[in-house]
Amino acid sequence: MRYPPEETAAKHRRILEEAGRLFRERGFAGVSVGEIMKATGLTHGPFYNHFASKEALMAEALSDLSSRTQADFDRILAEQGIAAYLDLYLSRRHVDSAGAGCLMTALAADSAKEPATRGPFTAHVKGVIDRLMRALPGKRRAEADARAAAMLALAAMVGAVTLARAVDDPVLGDEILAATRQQLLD
Amino acid sequence: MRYPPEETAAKHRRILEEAGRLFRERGFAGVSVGEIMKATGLTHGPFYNHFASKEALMAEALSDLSSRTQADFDRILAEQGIAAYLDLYLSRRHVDSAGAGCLMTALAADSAKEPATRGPFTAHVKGVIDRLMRALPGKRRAEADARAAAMLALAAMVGAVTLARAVDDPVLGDEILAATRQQLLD
DNA sequence: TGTACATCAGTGAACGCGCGTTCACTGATGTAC
DNA sequence: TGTACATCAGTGAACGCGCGTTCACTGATGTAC
Repeated sequence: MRYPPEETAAKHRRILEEAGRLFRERGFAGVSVGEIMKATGLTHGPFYNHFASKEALMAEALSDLSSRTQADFDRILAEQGIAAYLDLYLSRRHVDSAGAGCLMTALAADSAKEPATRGPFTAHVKGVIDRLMRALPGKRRAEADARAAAMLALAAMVGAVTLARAVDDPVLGDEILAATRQQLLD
Repeated sequence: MRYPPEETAAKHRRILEEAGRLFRERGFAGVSVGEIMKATGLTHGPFYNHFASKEALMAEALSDLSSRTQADFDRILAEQGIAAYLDLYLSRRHVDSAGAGCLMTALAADSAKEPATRGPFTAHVKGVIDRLMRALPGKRRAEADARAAAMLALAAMVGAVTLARAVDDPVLGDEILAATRQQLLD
């Protein structure tokens, strides 16, 4: 059947949203095209009306997640400040809800193995470093120092949440989060 | 055919070694049982004489990697010290040779999704935190501070190498490694 | 010590399954006259 | 304005493929007598 173009565009957006959620929850390989389409309420056939391949979806979903999460970052920073952002990032809630969380933590390992996704992933990392550089306390620092501090903070944030997710023991996970939060904010 | 028991034990070890290398290079899902057996010079059939399932191999390979890499850590620490260890860990070489590198960086995301591997993974993380706690500079600190410092260092190390691997731009990757190294050693 | 048999780690064909992708077909909407 | 046709996003069966796992069979080594 034929559908009005707004409906087609809305379905495209729905696919990207569901893919973004499922990919972050289970990784690229852990989610099938059929599952994504079922989550958007369609059969798997029309997927190829929207995307050339699963690989193309990965790349587009990553770009989409990048712009949406950078906007979230800016909003939280403006409304609540960097300390509150770090509290949200380094929280049990973030560890337990990967599908709504940081795309770097959820998809770094997968992105490294998927050539099509490395471009959008790299752009995202650069964007986050720039934002952290401006947001982190200690404004009197030289620019190079601020950039190095932003990179350390980013590495520690990504590493802490990654480890807290992998570890069997929630007490240890929470301890890693708390230690990272404490040391990043001095 | 029947084989002497030493030969069977040696094959078991070979499977674990090849699995450890391939899993770290491509993740649990990215390597097939057949591929691992081919790498050890056998067909896929006898795999099930050595392991109950692929899942059981993942768990045993992780335990095996853990004891081998902790031993490496102790050796490097004794011979060259913590600064040299951090230089090795936060190096381009480590980023480019995942198959011989840190199991946490290579397999954290996969381990979080594989119940059988979470136990060995958690034990490894605890072991590394203890070692870092004792090795990191600043011995006059209270124990709680030393533990928090070890956790920040571990999170930053894992995050930095993970990001450097995922990023498309080697200059950015090297910058992340250098910034992390510099800040961890003050 | 020599022979007959049991053992068991190999081989490689076969299985059932889920995957990404293709394709013939459907039918409501948009367009031409 | 009403009718005939083109469009194209749907449906769902089918494809080829690689996967983890099973199994009947092989044959050199170890054991019993």
